[in-house]
Amino acid sequence: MNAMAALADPTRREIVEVLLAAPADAGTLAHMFPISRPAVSRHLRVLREAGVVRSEIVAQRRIYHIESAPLKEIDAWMERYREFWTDRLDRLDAHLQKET
Amino acid sequence: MNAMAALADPTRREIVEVLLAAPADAGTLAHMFPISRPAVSRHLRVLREAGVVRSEIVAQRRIYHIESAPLKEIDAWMERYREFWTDRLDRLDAHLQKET
DNA sequence: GTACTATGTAACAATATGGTTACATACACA
DNA sequence: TGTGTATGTAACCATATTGTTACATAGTAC
Repeated sequence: MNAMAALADPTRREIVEVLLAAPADAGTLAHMFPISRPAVSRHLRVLREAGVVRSEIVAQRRIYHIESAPLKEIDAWMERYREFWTDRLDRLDAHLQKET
Repeated sequence: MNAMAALADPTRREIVEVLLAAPADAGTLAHMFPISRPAVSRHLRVLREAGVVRSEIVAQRRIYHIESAPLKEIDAWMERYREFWTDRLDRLDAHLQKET
């Protein structure tokens, strides 16, 4: 659940959104943000260490990809309590679908 | 999406789990954790300011409750990308249920 | 009013976070 | 081999976070 801390930062959340659309190399990611390249590099490291992304080396480039497991883990945490914030109609619906 | 930062801390996540089971007053919450009462009080403040919890005053007690909106917001963020980490079988299942 | 209870805040210290610039490393290619 | 390109790391700084203890505030109850 370390991934939650990784996603607490808005820049890192944006990086994840970009990578969910398509893999990208560090340089491309870097110039999408108004901070220095090393700053982005470190955000990538935090994401990497949390297991949220993985990098693949292609020549001098590092192509970053999303790793789904940690996102799944957060999703599973939410899942346990989802019924709490889902309103009754939605819950009924979910129940009926489970019955099908 | 400030709620994500609030939930980044493991103690606060535990507090949320406790409150999802049932509302509780500050003192009760405080002695569930191995840190001082003021430390818990401040965690509650962070959760309050992120809108994750709300407190109701009853005599000298503050009863804390979960506020569902911020959790819903995180859930919605996940929702946008859920299909990415859901395996194909699950996706097919979801699709068929939607058709029903 | 006084004493007790519950809780938030202030002040402080230690550590973590997120940014910067300068530097190191490694591959590509003429 | 030498030069340019891509990227991570080191050193540093400012600010935020999280804990502590001491104190303030507010309600209860005799």
